[in-house]
Amino acid sequence: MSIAPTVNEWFLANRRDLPWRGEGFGAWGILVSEIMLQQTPVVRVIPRLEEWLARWPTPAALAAAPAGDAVRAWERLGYPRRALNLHAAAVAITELHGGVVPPDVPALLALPGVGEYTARAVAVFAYGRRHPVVDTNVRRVIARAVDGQASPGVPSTRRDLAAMEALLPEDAEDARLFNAAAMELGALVCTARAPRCAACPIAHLCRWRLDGYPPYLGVRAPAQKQYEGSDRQVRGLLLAELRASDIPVSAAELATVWPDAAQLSRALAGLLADGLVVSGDDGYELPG
DNA sequence: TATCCGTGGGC
DNA sequence: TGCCCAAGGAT
Repeated sequence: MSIAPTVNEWFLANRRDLPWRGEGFGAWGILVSEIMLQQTPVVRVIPRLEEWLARWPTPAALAAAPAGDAVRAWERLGYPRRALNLHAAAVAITELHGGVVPPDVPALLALPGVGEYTARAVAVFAYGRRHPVVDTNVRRVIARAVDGQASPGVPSTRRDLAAMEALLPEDAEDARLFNAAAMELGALVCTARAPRCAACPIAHLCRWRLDGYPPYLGVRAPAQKQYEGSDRQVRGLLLAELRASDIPVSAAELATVWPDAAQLSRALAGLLADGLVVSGDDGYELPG
C-alpha cells in the first residue's frame, strides 16, 4: 500500500515550524539538533540548540573549545555523555573531514554518539540522501498502520529499516519528506498514549484501527528503573556540582551531595570512566 | 541482547 | 501519584 502521498500532504499542511526545518539550517546544526533530540523532548531542546549554535557555529569552533565547556553548556538536557560525544565528533569532523559534516552514512556512523538513527537523519535531512529513517515515532506508526499492533515490538534495526524502506517513495525528495512526515505523524497524532485517530490522514486504512484496536500482547521492554535513589541520580547530582564550579572540587565537598558513601564512590568512578570528570591534585573537575 | 545512561512533564 | 514516555547510543 502507498501511504506516502497522503502522509506527505498532511505533513505539508500540519508540520511544526521547527528551527532545524528552516531554510539554510546547515548540516552542523542538523547534527547538533539530532544528538540533542536523542531521548529528549523537542521543547527542551530548542533553547539549548540555539545557544549552542550561536556559541559554536561550526564543528571547528566546538573542537577548539575544552570538552568541559560542552558538558557545562549541556546544562540539564540529560545524558551528558552526549555532550562529550558531540565534542569528540566535532574534533573528528575537523581533523578527518576538513571541518565538514560528512554526507554518507558509514562516515556518519563512525562519529561518536552517532548511531543508526542519527546517521540516516543527517544524511537525509541535511544532504537529501535517500534512506529510510526510523525513530521511535516511525516504529509506532508502522506497527499500527501496517502491522496492526498497538505498539512496536522489540527494536530490530534490520527489520525496522526494511519496513520503512518498503514504504519509501522512489524520488529522493519525496522520500526525505516522507521520513519527516512519518516522524511528525507519530509525534503529533499517532502518539503512544491516546492517539488522535480523528485527526489522522490514514485512519481509514490503518490496520490497527480496522482490526478494532487490539491490545498489545507482545513482549514489552522492562519498565525504566526508578530514578530516585539510583546511580543515575547520584551521577546527575555530582555533575551538577562540578558544572557549577569554576575550580576543582574536593572529594570532601562532593561527598556532601549524597549520604551513601559506597554509592557515591561508584557513581564518581563511573563518571571518571566515562571521561565526564577528571581528577587532579586539587580535586575533581570537568575535562579540559 | 539486556542494561545502563538524565531529566522533566503529563495523566 | 507512581508510572510512562521522550527524533537513541554504547557495550
